[in-house]
Amino acid sequence: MRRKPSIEAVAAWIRLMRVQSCVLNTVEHELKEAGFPSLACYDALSELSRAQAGELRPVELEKQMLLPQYATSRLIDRLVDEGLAARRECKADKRGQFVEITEAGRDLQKRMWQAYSAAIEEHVGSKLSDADAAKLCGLLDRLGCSCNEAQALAVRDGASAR
Amino acid sequence: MRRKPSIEAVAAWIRLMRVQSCVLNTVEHELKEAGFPSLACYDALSELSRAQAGELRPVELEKQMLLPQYATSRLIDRLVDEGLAARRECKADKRGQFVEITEAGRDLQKRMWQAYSAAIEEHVGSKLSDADAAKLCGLLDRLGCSCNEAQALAVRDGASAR
DNA sequence: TCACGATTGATGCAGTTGCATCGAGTACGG
DNA sequence: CCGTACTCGATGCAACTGCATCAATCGTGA
Repeated sequence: MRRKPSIEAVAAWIRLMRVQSCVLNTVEHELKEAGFPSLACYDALSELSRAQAGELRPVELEKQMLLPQYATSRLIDRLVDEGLAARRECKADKRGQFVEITEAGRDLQKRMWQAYSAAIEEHVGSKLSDADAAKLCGLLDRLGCSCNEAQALAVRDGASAR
Repeated sequence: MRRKPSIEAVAAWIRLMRVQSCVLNTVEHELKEAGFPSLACYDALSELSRAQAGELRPVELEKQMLLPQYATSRLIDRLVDEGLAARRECKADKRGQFVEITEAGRDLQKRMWQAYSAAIEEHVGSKLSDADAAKLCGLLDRLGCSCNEAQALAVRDGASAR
């Protein structure tokens, strides 16, 4: 262990950091331009609308989104403030709650996907063939695994997906 | 235009976002554990130490690091507060200044590289062959689009960006 | 040489994030 | 039933970020 990384590994690291932040910034900016809230907000709405009954425990949302607990708590605050979701009592566990997406939330999620998917197509899809995109997926997945485990455990204090 | 992205493109996008943030968090966390400042700080020191005379105009640093102007200004504040860099008058242009890395800054940059490169090796290098790392680079570069210019040089010894 | 637009860098403000910790509730062994 | 350890979610605080705007200086064209 403690070996030195190869030139190729360092180059891949740098690209991964720079390209991701560049593309993410661009996409987030386009969404903001169009008057939409942040991607984190979209992701949460998307998870909620995918869940049966349109509701999830915050702790589930946290796991899905790979966010630290406090970030989830505050994200839900914002969704509720905006009328995109509502907190529901959880009768089975009085510590907890359910977060339920509202109609406005479902509607926003659908409208955001129009802009979001267009941005993905513009900044990713149009630049790679499907085969290359799949190849990129495969390579990235090989980096992802170890920290998914570390993350599954460490999420509660401090790891974040964004 | 405004076409829908393929499944593969969306999958690549999601991987890019998740894997990057996951690996970045892990690496940043390891550096912090070891008592080091943030990667942004490392990157700035790295750029400065690479510059001739160990000094740069803030506006140059900004371009190298792809940071907004105010972020650079504040990053320099922090470096100066920590004694890692010093502001120098720029006689040729009195609006401007030079930022010069100090001995402490050079020393920290070298010590951080030990930990940083080990983390890159652990989380990237050891998971991909050099050929695969190069392939990943190539695919990412095709997404890198407009933000690529500044990055071309940076492979030398461990620059990155957020 | 002077007026005006552009460049350089700093900063006030509001919003967000990370960290630590808290209070409430649950689960479980005895 | 109780005590202890754990899970769930919220929050105070400090740091950091994005945005808008500022003052100072520069450079250019008339």
